Amino acid sequence: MMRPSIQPRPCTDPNCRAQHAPAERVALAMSLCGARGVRLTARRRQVLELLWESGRPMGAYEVIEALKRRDSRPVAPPTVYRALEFLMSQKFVSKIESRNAYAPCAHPERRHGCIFFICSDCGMSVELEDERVERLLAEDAENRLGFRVTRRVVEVEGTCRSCIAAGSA
Amino acid sequence: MMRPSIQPRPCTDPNCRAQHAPAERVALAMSLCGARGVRLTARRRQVLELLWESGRPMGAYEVIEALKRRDSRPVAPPTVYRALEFLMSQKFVSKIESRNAYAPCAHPERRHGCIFFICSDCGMSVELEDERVERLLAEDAENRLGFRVTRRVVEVEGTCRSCIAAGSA
DNA sequence: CAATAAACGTAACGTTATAACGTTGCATAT
DNA sequence: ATATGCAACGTTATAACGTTACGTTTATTG
Repeated sequence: MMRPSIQPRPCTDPNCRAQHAPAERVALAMSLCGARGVRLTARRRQVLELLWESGRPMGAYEVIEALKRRDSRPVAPPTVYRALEFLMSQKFVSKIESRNAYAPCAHPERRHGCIFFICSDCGMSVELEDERVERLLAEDAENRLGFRVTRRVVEVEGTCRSCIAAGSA
Repeated sequence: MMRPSIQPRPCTDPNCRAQHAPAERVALAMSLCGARGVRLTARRRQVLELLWESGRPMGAYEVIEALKRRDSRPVAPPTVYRALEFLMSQKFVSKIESRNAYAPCAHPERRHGCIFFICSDCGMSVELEDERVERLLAEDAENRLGFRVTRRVVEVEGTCRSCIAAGSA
């Protein structure tokens, strides 16, 4: 059963994150899982919800703590790491490598390769896509190195607009 | 005492890593330290040498093991982390975030913002600079987000030329 | 040479991630 | 209804990565 080969345009809206409630995000994930023949189990859904609700990237052990509070039962690391692994495999979540933290992804339905901008002050992260960056990296890899790309990590650390405003007040 | 504001061109030679012996790299670091009024102590020099000799990124605990073998005396984590921190502050070394590993930098004398290409097969890493990528990231940060950049992490994972050749043989 | 500060050593600890193994629950086939 | 297979989950322990705290040594400088 062939999939349509339409590649939707990348999202360029920096405010995308704020535009849909966690429940909507989870509903989208749920429906994508249905289409993909994989299961968004209760645990996996809980973790995805937490990440959307948190509003900022969470460490795995933060997720563990949050789940414990919610369940009032112990939750061990492998449980959470497995859920995160699944969510990443489905592109519902990305790992922010420079922080050892996990952030939900706004557009799991499309080709994936986003850039994270992370504020050192408030911990907020914003996800953007920029096809031009992807093209350049692919070009450097292929032409200059003969390198086959399987994954890109592009993370930009700095100070976000509101922290700049707050700081210079 | 003003520094000259010349910004040398980025290095675009993917084979740069292979072109100078570790001793030369260390000598350059030594002389830069002199100019900068900081000290490349014995420990720091040992760690930098190891990284150049290794030929691939090393984890902090690999460095610890290697130093122990060389010294035949115990070397504890803080010793190595301090040396790595210093070497990173001087741009002699970069951390590869997606691997928790450390790689020596070919061009500590110039503005820094390199892209690492890391082979999942052999663990090799190659460092490139690409001003166009830096410009695009800066542009996205400023224009689209009002974000002030302090650090960039750009890491591309995949398969290097020689592993592709070896694999398809 | 004393005073100072930077670097280093050591032990303990904290954080992040995975290995190894057993259990549960559901779907299917008999 | 019983057995079988499989994916997900739980539990314990441990590996891998990184930091804190504190005391000692080593370099530099007045």
